[in-house]
Amino acid sequence: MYKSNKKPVQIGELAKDLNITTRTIRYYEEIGLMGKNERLNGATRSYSADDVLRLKFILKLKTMGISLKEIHHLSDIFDINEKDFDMITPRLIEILDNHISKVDEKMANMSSLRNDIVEYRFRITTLLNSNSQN
Amino acid sequence: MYKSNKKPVQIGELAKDLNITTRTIRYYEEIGLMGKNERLNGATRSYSADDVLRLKFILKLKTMGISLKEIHHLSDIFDINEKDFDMITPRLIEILDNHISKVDEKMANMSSLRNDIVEYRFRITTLLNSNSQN
DNA sequence: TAATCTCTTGACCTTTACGTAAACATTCTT
DNA sequence: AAGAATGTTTACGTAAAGGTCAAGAGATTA
Repeated sequence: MYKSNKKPVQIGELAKDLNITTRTIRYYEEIGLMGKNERLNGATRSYSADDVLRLKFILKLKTMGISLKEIHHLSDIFDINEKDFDMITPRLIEILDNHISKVDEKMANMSSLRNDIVEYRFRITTLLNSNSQN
Repeated sequence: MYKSNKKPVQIGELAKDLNITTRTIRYYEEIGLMGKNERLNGATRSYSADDVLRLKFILKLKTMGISLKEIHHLSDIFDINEKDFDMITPRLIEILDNHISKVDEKMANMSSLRNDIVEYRFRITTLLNSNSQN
């Protein structure tokens, strides 16, 4: 495995590429989602290709509705390049499965909620009609 | 129409009856959802049967997933006893319909989210298997 | 009479995922 | 050299729906 030949990028460019704000990236670092990365002359953040992958992965999980807190539980996973893939993936699958269940549950709730509203709506219109016939 | 013969209740009892906290009731008053009600010797809140109905109605809407802010837009509706029923109900129905659409939309989103996760999960397991065969 | 209960208002705390501003350093462009 | 752009840290603000004290007052009960 060789070091990626892609040039490291700074925070502004990275943010623009991924269509997020710099604040978001710094925030992820703040809460420990992004590992400590390099700094140019000890100040300016510089992101390697791996760092970018990591961030993209976080965003991917986010679009799937997984909270930052949950993603945090996966912090081990982010060291993908340094750890054994077989050790990491099962944990991720477990979390995804868990999340699928949650989504299912939410959907069931919404469905029954919908019924409630429709029923309530129906009762009201009925009442309204019987009222206007007085 | 005659005044209800039910005795007014105080906040603690009302909260217990409706299985909410007194803080919740005061909060609803705070944000203007509950109209100003009577006070015993100018201090202790006293809730008439109408007040109770109003509060129950708020809670009903809440269980249907309507936010307090939305309920607030309905504040007119709460003066049900003093206004024309025919004037009020259509507005409520409109809001309910609106809410049904929102719920439908959310459900559609969740469904596609679910697909995304399942697909992602699948890709990972596939990767994992091909990996362990090396 | 003293303890206990329920009430009052006011004000700060919580969670999530950042937005926004201040004040300053460094680098790029004119 | 001067100004613009980008970077830095620190830290407060936001929305929703209350939770949780604190400190005090009136009423009930042993």
